[in-house]
Amino acid sequence: MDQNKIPQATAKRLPLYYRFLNNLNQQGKRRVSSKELSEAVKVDSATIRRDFSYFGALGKKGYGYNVEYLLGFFRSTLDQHEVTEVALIGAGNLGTAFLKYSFLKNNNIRITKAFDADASKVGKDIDGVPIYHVDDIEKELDNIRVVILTVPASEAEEIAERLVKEGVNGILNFTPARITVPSHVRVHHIDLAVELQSLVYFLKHYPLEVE
Amino acid sequence: MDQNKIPQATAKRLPLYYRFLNNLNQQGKRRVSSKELSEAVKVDSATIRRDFSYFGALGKKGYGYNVEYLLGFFRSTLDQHEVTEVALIGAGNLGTAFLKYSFLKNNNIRITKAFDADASKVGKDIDGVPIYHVDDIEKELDNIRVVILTVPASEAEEIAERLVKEGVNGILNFTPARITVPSHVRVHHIDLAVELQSLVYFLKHYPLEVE
DNA sequence: AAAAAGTCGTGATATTTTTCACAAATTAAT
DNA sequence: ATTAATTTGTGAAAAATATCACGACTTTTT
Repeated sequence: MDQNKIPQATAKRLPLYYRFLNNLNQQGKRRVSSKELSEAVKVDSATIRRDFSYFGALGKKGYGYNVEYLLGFFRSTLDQHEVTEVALIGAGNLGTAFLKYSFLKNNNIRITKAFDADASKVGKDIDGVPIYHVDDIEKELDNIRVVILTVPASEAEEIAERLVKEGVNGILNFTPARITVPSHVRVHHIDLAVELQSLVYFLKHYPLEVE
Repeated sequence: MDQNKIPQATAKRLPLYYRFLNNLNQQGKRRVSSKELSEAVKVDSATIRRDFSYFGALGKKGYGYNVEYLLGFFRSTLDQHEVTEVALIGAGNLGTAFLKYSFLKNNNIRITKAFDADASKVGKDIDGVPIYHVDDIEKELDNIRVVILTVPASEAEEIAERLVKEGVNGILNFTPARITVPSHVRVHHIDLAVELQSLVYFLKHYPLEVE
């Protein structure tokens, strides 16, 4: 694999940079400075330059960055040349939102299979993604290593265990349950209620200056 | 307001602790240690003790924490005694998922109004939440200060501006657009595509040890 | 009653992340 | 050509966050 030198905080921002560079490129822009980028993605310009510097000297002093070059660089860094297949577990409201959400733009990740416990959904498809029964995870998951988990919290743990047994090593967990997995499996939690609640907390306790 | 001493990282974890304490309390548990808590919420136990210590000495050496006491403490710290009203802008797939998602449990945040640009949705309601037309934001938003933004990216900036004019100071932004707001407005971004892409990046570049 | 086990709160330390600030290089303007 | 304006890349400093490790105190066991 790559050099482990890239800080996690930086790695998390890469997709953001990548998407914005794509936009610029589509608009026909040829060059961009860390300052412009900063205003667009709301990340301090020094942080952006630092982030880029982990990959070497990608810019030119007094000029900025060549959009096309930078884009190409990030495309390969983010492995955008190959498609990553992802499965969705739980085609409820949130799951369906994912299926209809077009990740396709600027991005080579595809949800290719969905699973649900509701027999009436099985056999159908949502936006071209076929729905299987959760009981058939073992049969149908194939080589998929990354899943989006949008099942009820009560099911999360048990399903996660089964997924891990099938070789899944990345889980984007939207359930409030904090699942327990072996250390070679990476789980990213997105907890909608927590996000909303912490936003409210910040508003009440960290008054922002009114400029 | 409160003491600004509480680190942001701590503040972000408070809702998580709160929810888990609620669970424990409902199960009838009387005491809990930082170690148990740690295993449940997947946060290092020293970090938990440190987090709690910002609020004073809430526990007892050799014993742990009294669940009911701690829960009560966090309830008031998180202002759970008063209801916070929130509006949802954009009742598409993702927005609808929010409306049907029960935040209600363990939490005093309520989505009381929704807005959408689709005239055919206006006047109806989803799970009891009435839907207004986005053109009527100015008329119907009332005193709501926090919104969940689930509109198409292209609309985000313009709608955000209007919301801010109406007094909104907290936005949970689910669009990929990085919106520009005055400094007294707090925006939390949740970027689903970025989350998924960065998970994939981590998997490919940061192999976890197979214990 | 004494010993053993458990657990907090926190000083100190380590790690991670962000930001400052400026020399060096490039481009643009005069 | 010269001067002025930009802008990178990065050493150094600052800020934020996480973790270690242990004294002090409580509970549990013997």
